[in-house]
Amino acid sequence: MQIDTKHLLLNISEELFAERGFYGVSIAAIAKRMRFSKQALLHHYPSKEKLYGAVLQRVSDDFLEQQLEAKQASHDPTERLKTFFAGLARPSPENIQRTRLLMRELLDNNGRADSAENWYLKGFLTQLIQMVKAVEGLDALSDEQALIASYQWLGAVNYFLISPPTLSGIFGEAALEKIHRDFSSQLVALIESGLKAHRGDL
Amino acid sequence: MQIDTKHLLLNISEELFAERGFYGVSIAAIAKRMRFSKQALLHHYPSKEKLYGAVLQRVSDDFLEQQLEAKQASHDPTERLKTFFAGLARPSPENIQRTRLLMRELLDNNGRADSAENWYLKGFLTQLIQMVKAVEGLDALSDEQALIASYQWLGAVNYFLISPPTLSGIFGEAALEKIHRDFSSQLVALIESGLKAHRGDL
DNA sequence: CTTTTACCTTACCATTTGGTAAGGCGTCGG
DNA sequence: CCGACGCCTTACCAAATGGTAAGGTAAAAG
Repeated sequence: MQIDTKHLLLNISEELFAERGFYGVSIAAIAKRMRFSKQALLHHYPSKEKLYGAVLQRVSDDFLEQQLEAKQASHDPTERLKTFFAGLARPSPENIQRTRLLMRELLDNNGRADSAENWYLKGFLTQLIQMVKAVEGLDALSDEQALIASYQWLGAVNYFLISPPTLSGIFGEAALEKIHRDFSSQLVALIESGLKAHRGDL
Repeated sequence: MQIDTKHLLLNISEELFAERGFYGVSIAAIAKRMRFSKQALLHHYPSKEKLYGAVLQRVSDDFLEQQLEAKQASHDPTERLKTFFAGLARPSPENIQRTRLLMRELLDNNGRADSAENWYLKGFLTQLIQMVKAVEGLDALSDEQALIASYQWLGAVNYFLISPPTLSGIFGEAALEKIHRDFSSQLVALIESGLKAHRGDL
């Protein structure tokens, strides 16, 4: 497959799957956006599931790469965590799209047994646990405790990223802008106080 | 409509919509579970959208009632917040189901313009803002700041509630049990440190 | 006794779904 | 020159989708 065709196909699929979910998108709709026939799509990926899997795989790969970059960017583990999460929380279109996609996957892979065996987030989460335990004073945390901490931050970030349509609907566009301005600083505060609390525990 | 028929229909619809999402459930599937024909369902609710809306409406009503109960249960605003969120985070089947449903709604009501005008969570969120600002020392917080704080906790809770299938898949059933045991205490700690940090800000 | 109303049925409909079959066309290696 | 292969097409399919039409039955209302 031509490399730019592949990229375009994955881009468009990611966009549509993120927006409407696996069941909400037809392969015909994706093919139409690609300006070729449904069967051309099925030539590249033999089934809808396979295409969806490829989209998730790419996201997973990119996430791991981002973590690697974060690791190289700073030597202080606390700083590293803060900038990493700040990066995740930046409400850019790409971040929002991928958050929506992964949130849907979290909700769906209960039922769709076909894809339930592929745990695309495994590497990402285990890396995250290491990042938390690398903070000085927290190396004695259990994996589970470190995961819970990461998960609270992830939850705060991801829930925030999928909410703008609803929040602007309820509180208006102006309030939403204020919220965006304040969120990132409050996120950093959240992480700091979380780390401090854990250091107190041990 | 018979009152118990109505309840049963909403129960089953809620379960299926939560599990597979709006597009993932057909009205025929719901009717089958009700042991009557698809057209009997369309007699009660003239369209799939209307049925879905009724399900969301009931959840919204129940949430407001829960908040009312929390208000009466304790006089100390801080205690109130903590027990309220602890209640939300309890991983009971009902809590998990409704969290999944509302998370999907958050993701979907972008595109499905028909239901986009109904903001079922409005009352819930404004109540939550009031609950935060009722804490002594936090009455000077802006609505937006209080919302962000609530939203961080909500995000942590809800993200956690939809994750068990994925987490047990990645880390195993045993690790998941440990995580469940630790989560609620770490949630209370999160809320406490959040409140403290905000008091420091003002 | 008759009419309405609530609740359900079977038939039917056009459209969309994911996927198969078969073939056309250009390019590249032998 | 020729077959193989990558990339695309139209034609077709059975099954499922949300929804309409028309009618039946029983109980309540006039």
